[in-house]
Formats: sequence, C-alpha cells, structure tokens
Amino acid sequence: MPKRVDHGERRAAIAEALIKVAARRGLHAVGMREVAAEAGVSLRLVQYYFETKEKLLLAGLHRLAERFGERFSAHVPAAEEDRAPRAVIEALLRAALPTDEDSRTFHHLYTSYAVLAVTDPELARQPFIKSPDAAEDTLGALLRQARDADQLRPGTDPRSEAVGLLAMSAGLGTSVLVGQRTAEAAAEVLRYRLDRIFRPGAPGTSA
Amino acid sequence: MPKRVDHGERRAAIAEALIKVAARRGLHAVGMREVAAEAGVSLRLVQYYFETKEKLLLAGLHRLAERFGERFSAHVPAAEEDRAPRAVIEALLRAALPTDEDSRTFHHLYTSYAVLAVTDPELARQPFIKSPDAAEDTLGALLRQARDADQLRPGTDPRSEAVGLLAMSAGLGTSVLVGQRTAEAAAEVLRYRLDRIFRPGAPGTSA
DNA sequence: ACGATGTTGGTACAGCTGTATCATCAACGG
DNA sequence: CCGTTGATGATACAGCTGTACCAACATCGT
Repeated sequence: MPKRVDHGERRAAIAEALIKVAARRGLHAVGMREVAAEAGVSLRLVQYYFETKEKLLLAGLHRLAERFGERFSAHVPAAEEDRAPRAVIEALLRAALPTDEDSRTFHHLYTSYAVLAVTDPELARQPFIKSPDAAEDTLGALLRQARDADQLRPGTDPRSEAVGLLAMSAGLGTSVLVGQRTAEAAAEVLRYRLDRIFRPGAPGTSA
Repeated sequence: MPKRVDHGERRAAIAEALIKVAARRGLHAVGMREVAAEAGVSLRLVQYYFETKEKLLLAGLHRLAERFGERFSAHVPAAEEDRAPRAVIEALLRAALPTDEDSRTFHHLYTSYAVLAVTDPELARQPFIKSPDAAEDTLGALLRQARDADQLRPGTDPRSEAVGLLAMSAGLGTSVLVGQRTAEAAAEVLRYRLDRIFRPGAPGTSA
C-alpha cells in the first residue's frame, strides 16, 4: 500500500473525523484513538500527520472556520442578483441558526473552541476574530446598501445593526442548542428584529 | 478536629473552590485533586461531600445559577423606585456583560456548562432553561411597563424585544470573552439598540 | 466510661491519556 | 537491482484521572 500519499488530503480527512467525533461526544471527550478509529486509520497515522494533539485540535478549528466562511458567503452571491436585501439578510441570519444537523455541530464546536480559547493562549491567537469580523463587514455592507436604497427606517446605523444582529443570532443559536427554544422560535425573533430595522413596506418585509 | 460540621456550608465552600479553579484553568481541565487543594482540604473530603465528580460539577453549576439569579435580580429592586425604565434596563443588560472579573468567569463557565450539556444528557436536564426564561420574563415585564408609560416607539413587542436583547447580550458577552471587542464597545452596541427601542426623548435616553 | 458515629487522612488501583520507540514494508531513484 | 526514503503498524511507557478501601480519631449519647 505505501505509495506516495497526498498529505493535505489525509490531514483533511482526519480533521473531518475529529469534527465528527467531537460533534458526537463533545470536544472535551475526544481522544486520538477515537479519531483514528473514526477515520479508519491507526493511531500511529494520526500521530504521523499531526504530531501532537494540540495541532490536531488546531487543524479541526481551521477546518471549522473554513466551513463557516463557505456557509456564510455561499448565501451572499445570490444577493448580487435581483433579490431584495431584506430577503438576503434574513436568509443569511437564518443560515447562521442551528437548524439542520450541520449547523448544529458548527455552533456546538465553535462555541467549544471559544470556551477553550479563554484559558488556552495558543487557541486565543487563532482566527476567532477574523471570521466574525468578516461576517460583520459583509452584513454591514448589505445593510448600508439597503439604506442607500432607502429601505431602512430613518436613523438606522448599518454597522451597529450588523454587530447587534450577529451577536443576537449567536445568542439565539446557543439558546436553540441547549433546547431553550426551537429554531423556528429563534427565526421568528430574527424576523421581528428585521421588521423593526427595515422600513414598513420595504420589499421582502413580512406582513 | 472532627466535630460535627455543617455539610451545606462545606459543600458550598468546595463548590466555590471548583468555580475558582475552573475559571483559572478551564472547566474541562478541572480535577478533584486540584479542587481539594484550592479548598484547602484533602482529596478524600471532596469525595466525602460529593461522592462523584459528576455530582461535584452539578453542584458547581447550581452555585453558578444562584449567582446568576442574584446578580440579575439585584438590579431589579432599584427599578421599583423612581428610576427611568430605560436606565434600569440598560443597567441590567450592562451587568450581564463580562466587565469585571466576576461576570467574566460567570460567562465563561456558564458557556462551558452549556457546551457540555449538548452531549451530556444529565446536564441537559439542569436549569439551563429556567434562569434565562426568568430573565426574559423580568425584562419583558420591564419593557411592557415602559410601553404602558408610552416610552417605547410604536409597534414594539416587549416580549420579542426582551428575548432579542438577552440573546444579543449573550452573544456580545461571548465576543468580549474571546477578545473580539471590548466590553465598552459591546455596551455601546447595547446602548444603540435601546435607543432604537425607546422613543426619542424618553427619560434616560442618550443624546 | 465506652461504644457508636460522623469525619478525616493516606493510599492503592484500574483505566485511560498522549507520546515515544522499534520494526516493517512498498516504492522510487540511481 | 538495490538502498534510501516515505508511510504504516504494533506496542510500550509514564503520567494522570476518578474511585475505592482501610485505618484513625474526636465527639456525642447513654
């Protein structure tokens, strides 16, 4: 079997296995042996591609961040077309909610990493800021665009709204995760919030 | 030494030690030996008062929830007096932000527990819902009160705003925790949000 | 005064963790 | 065609974890 192997591919597969295991049993409970089993390789292999556990966890975080970027920006291109800004933004924020199993694990693990970052200096230097910042920029731009099209209520500050909306979305996401409310209820709160930001009667506005 | 000892008091002290250790090194890294050392007792003692680690963690969560209730409702009684609803609510939400070290550890650990609850069924049944629900009720009541005093912009739904504000506060809290923004910046976003809820010129409104 | 009881200390144990070591095997370069 | 090298497997190891066990000791009821 031992031919030359694509390291990057291998590492990605193992990192993916890490994410799967962490989603199932919690990031704190993940062990290298279990990751190896999930990836269908030997423990030694995991050691081979990521020398240490810390590096493995780091790789998992990066993979997660990639997903975040993809998932978020995957909904933006559609905005360039003729859809109403209101609809685009709502779709964006809805996608950030833990509805399907995929976004559930994303929320779960991202929060896990964030918690670890509070005490682990190495993790604290990781891209915990970049991705959210980028999201804020994107959403802010969309809102500014809507304001320029005179679709927002007067006195609205796009930047502050963007930050607030994303923070709210994150908070709602956590509450859904712990079972305090359903994803639908959270989406409803989001919808209400947007109704209060957009001018009544703006395209895409509900009711 | 062995006289009759107040179990409740002892348990509280040890739980407090758990919280201190967890705040310093992360909830995932906490061990019974370290808790014992922090509390200044022997490992055996920790075992004696909490037979198992799981029960110790549970006790820590309950202690944390108590703090939450105290901290939150400690600001409410003052509301019964003559202070403007706007000021009371802002103070409330500000208090929920990780400003001082105390609220930092609260945010940190509460989030840690929430993350654990996703995979641990025993934790999932704990009061993760009750306290936040109570907070939503309280804040909702305050907003309703403000609306009845005609201090809110027309069309505002107190309940939805309460849920949204608390979710936003939680999300902002996390962002402060991971160092994405300062507590002051978060408070500023909160202030802006309240300005958009309260009628311009309502008592306590900024600018 | 004395035994029962609540409280405490010391310590051992089994299991799991991440990591290191040694050996093997396939493939390619010369 | 052979040795160097990349890739993999098996296994050993030291450390830490939560938990269990055993002994001691002060206090209280009688």
